Amino acid sequence: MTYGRALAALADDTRRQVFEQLARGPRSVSAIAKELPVTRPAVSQHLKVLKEAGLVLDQAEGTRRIYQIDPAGLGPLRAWLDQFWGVALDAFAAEVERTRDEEQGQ
Amino acid sequence: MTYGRALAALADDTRRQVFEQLARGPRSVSAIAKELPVTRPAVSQHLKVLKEAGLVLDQAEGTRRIYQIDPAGLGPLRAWLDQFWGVALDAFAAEVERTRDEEQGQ
DNA sequence: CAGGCATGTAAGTCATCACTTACGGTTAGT
DNA sequence: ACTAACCGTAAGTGATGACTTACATGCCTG
Repeated sequence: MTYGRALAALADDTRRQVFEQLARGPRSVSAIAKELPVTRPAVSQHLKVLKEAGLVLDQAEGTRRIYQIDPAGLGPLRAWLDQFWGVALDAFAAEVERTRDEEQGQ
Repeated sequence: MTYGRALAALADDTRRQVFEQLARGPRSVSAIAKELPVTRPAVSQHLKVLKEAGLVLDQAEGTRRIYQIDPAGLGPLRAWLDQFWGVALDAFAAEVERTRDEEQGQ
């Protein structure tokens, strides 16, 4: 049930940009903020949310704090999504079938 | 870039319950609302958001309106997620490598 | 130890949003 | 045609949340 927090975390646009930056490699808070149109404290708050969602890990390194993607974080979200993937395909197949029958009917 | 709307749509808990109901088969608005602790207009508004996110299709059927999952709706979201799946695995592998080296060092 | 740097947190503000009730429109049945 | 059922939308409200500035903390360097 942890995918709920992951979804909420990734729903915000700025937070998604933070996450995408970390996907390109570990970065410090200031480094992230430097490439975004928001202040550093805002980034800090976003990172807190991402961390609580299990999407991100942090690690102290001197005075700086290095954040990186939590490899296992996307697992539950992906699993939840895949749960509907089959359903969607079934629905698609049913739709194709229905459409075919209708065309047959004409 | 349509995965943004999909994420925002699925971030809400009630809206996710609506979506999960539709995953079990097409349903009318009232039928959905009957299984939720919110009023019918609320469900109607949620369906509007889901529809604008491309996650849901509607179809008039007499006085009722039948909603169903849009089979193609989850595609972009899944693709976006998979984009990070490889990255996460790489990060995990790098982490394992790094840990191994550290243990080697001791 | 003083100063600068990197960060987290508190407090306040403004917008967004989920929800409600009230209303209007459309369709089916009698 | 009247009535009932189903639905979407308007308007209003309360809460959540994203952002800012200001402040406090910890670490490294001279």
